[in-house]
Amino acid sequence: MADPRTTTPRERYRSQVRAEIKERAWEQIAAAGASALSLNGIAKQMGMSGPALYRYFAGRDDLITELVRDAYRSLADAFAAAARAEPGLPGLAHALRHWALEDPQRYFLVYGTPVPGYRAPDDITGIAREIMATLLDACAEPAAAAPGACSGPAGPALDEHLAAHREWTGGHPAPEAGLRRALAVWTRLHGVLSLELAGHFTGMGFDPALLFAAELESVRTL
Amino acid sequence: MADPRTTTPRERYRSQVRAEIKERAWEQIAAAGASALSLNGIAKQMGMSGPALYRYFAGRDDLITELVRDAYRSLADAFAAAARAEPGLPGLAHALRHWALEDPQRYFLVYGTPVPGYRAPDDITGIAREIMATLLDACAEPAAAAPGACSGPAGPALDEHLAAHREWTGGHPAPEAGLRRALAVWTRLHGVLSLELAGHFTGMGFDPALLFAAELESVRTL
DNA sequence: TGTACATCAGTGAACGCGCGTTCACTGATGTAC
DNA sequence: TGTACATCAGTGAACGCGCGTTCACTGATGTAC
Repeated sequence: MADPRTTTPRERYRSQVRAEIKERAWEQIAAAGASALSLNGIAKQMGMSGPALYRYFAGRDDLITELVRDAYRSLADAFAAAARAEPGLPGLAHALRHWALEDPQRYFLVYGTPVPGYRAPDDITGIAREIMATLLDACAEPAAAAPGACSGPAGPALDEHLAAHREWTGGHPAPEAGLRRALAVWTRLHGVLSLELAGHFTGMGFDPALLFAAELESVRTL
Repeated sequence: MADPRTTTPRERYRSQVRAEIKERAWEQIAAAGASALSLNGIAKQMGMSGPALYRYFAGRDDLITELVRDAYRSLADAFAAAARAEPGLPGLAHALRHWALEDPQRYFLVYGTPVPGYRAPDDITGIAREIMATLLDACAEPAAAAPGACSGPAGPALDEHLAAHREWTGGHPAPEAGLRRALAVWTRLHGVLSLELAGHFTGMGFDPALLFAAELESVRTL
């Protein structure tokens, strides 16, 4: 039984190669999208033969799943760090935007076009819930003082519906209005970010960052 | 020179086969995503040999580009029809939602994860502008009566910025607030729709339609 | 310290596959006189 | 109406490619006595 505190040279080497494989994989994804990822291509880039990668991953699907997991994990960590450094919605929003711009294809691996048959492993949905919990924390504070007329009839109707379907929060103590705010900030920021990253604003002339900021602020009065 | 009013049997047959090729292509995309689209696969489904398709399309890329064009075209048509039948934002919003749910992969072909190097032909961006124009028409009407305090400092700041960058509207006479509303409704509805279609709400229990409705309504007071 | 053995990273050959695409050709359909 | 020709849809063979994956094997690294 190996001492869990020490790592053997072999273990260190192993995890180092694993890390490089993933790095090359991200490069490929950034260059041509996730569907173009190829084990042989990665091996060639690393100066190895293709089959060598099977020492590190069970196969292509296994590698992709791990990349997806890492992507979720890194967003969850970025969120947690942001919540620690600057509690509140704006901090999270800017962390999200930074994380997205840092690697657009990583963002799309999480929130982009799904492959019709694919279902993520359960531990990944667990990380997704973790991300959602951080968001809910930031949305638990009451909304900024604002005229009640700001939310129309759909607001209370949605609140009622959400009150009846809040299992997904995993027992989070946020009030109904908090759930609504969390969903709104999630969908609104994703709306701006995904269109921006997909290039739908290029050539339109305006600065997407200002649109992002406005959408972030729009949720203050919810 | 052929009489442009009549179509020969050959022309009719030709466009019929072209249509069936596209139909099978959409089926493949719906089943496994756009990246899995294969000419040989389509040919096999139609009981033809692979090379036969080259009578109808210059190659795989040509076919995909045409599918993208058709997708944009059908959304533009759906928008135009909706604007005629029921002028105003709610009509457009429901047309968008219906169009998206009708064929999620078609929606993703337009608004989903982009392939890093790909650039759509100019005529497609023309259709995109057409869609935007219809949206701007519906956003030109003044916002519903609402307390002015609803929009924070980011609102006017964005208005100012948009006033300076409105070339993308193609000379549309909408006021600055209209541009802001159009962008907000676009990004907000896309935010809900894309997350819904990608399955990020499945298992959360609530009804995405209510969230969509609330987001649509949120823009009334912008 | 030295020897015998076990572990394991990486190789090279091979398998089977499906892909996009080209080419010369067949046979049916349409056209012109 | 009949014949000669042009058009063109579709075929089958072939090319070259890269893919994921398996398998038996080599050689280096680590372990036990």
